[in-house]
Amino acid sequence: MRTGTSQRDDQRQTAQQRRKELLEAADRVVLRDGPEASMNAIAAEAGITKPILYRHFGDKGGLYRALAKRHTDALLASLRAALDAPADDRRQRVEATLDTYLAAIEARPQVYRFLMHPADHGQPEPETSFDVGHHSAPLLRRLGEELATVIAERVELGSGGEEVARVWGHGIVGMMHAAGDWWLRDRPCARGQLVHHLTDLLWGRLSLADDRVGAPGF
Amino acid sequence: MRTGTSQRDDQRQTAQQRRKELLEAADRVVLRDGPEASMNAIAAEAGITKPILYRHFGDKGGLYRALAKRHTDALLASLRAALDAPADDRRQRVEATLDTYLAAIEARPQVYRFLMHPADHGQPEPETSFDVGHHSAPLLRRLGEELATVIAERVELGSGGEEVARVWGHGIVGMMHAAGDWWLRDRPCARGQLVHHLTDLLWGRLSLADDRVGAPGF
DNA sequence: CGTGCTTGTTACCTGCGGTAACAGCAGTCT
DNA sequence: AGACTGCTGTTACCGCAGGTAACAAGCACG
Repeated sequence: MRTGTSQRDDQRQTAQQRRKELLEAADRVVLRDGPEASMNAIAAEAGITKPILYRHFGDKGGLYRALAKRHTDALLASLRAALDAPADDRRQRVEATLDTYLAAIEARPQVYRFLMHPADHGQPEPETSFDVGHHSAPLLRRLGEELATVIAERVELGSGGEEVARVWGHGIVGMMHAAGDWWLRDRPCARGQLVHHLTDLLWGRLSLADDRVGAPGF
Repeated sequence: MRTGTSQRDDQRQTAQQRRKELLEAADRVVLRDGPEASMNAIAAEAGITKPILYRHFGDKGGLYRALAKRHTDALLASLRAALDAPADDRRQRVEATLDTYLAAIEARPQVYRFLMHPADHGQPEPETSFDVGHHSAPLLRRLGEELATVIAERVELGSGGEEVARVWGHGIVGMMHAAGDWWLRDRPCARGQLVHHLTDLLWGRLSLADDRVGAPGF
């Protein structure tokens, strides 16, 4: 049950440190049991009982949001690094970023699953008019917005470019997400191949290809 | 509680019809309460109690899958129609299809939310080696596969074209999904604008745009 | 000393998915 | 007719989840 530290000697640590410990315990459980890990299991892993978790994080959504933020921040940092690494041209940057993302989800699929399929742990977000479909994962929204700002900063898109950049940011992130999710399950090809095909798609190869003979002009 | 038919006079209907009635009741509840509608609520709406639902659908996942199949089939049919409608060129077809999808999710956001954010109702699918992240919605997988076959059928992609088509199918569907989800919440622009920007993206405008002055070569 | 704060506990509530066991009502076979 | 089968429906329950009161111990400070 307990994982290393004994119950007595960490007693006088500050609340922040305690919170961190709890998050790490939760992390272990989520990595082992997936996103549907129960609060009881997490508390047991941390060597305590439920009410303490609730005092620290409010509710399950709070814990999971705190947990997700850590991983999201880490992933985002590595993506930013890939985007800013030295490269010859834009296409190389895009490929490097896609590859970094895919490598991350390939290396730690449990974390990926937790971030992307959170099994609905969310605050109601009362700002919305009605209950229109909330994005499955906050990570997707965040990635989309981040990419949008990067595009708006670095690509000349003329008037209304900000709007275009936002659409593209969310669109590209969604493409990456869906393709990565599918690829992670079916493993239809090597990672490099996937990156290459996706970049081809973004580079307009769909518009350049010929119709097949007998096809109704798609 | 009851919704029209009385308890006695529909007693001798066949099981198929009964199933249909139950699905329609479930539909009403899901439309009202969202994807987290409880089995109790659905049973009450149908004027019966839980065990009957379980006799008909096995478990909650079964009911939700049956429900999802109906809407998925309907959406897929309309998308196919848009894709096959008379059009001058490929770009027009793509725009029409995107617009059809967005119009559908705009018109019935509750259905959309149910299909896309099913809050984890699924069989374990034991075929997979481990428990890598399952696609959030079966609809996404299905759309991706469908689009892949359409692309493979109609676009000349050379050798290895099938693999490319599958990647593109899932990628484009993911782009559409994420952009649509974001747009449905934030409503940053008119539908036609969104369609136009996304098609521009697919048509390679990202590769053609210039770098902004001072930007590090994205 | 008592007061208050934090950390922890046990024991409980509600609501969910899911199931067993039983009741009534057709038709059907002998 | 009467027993058997099969369907529809019920009540009452189980286990488990998230979440919460109520209370107990250790430690600081006036």
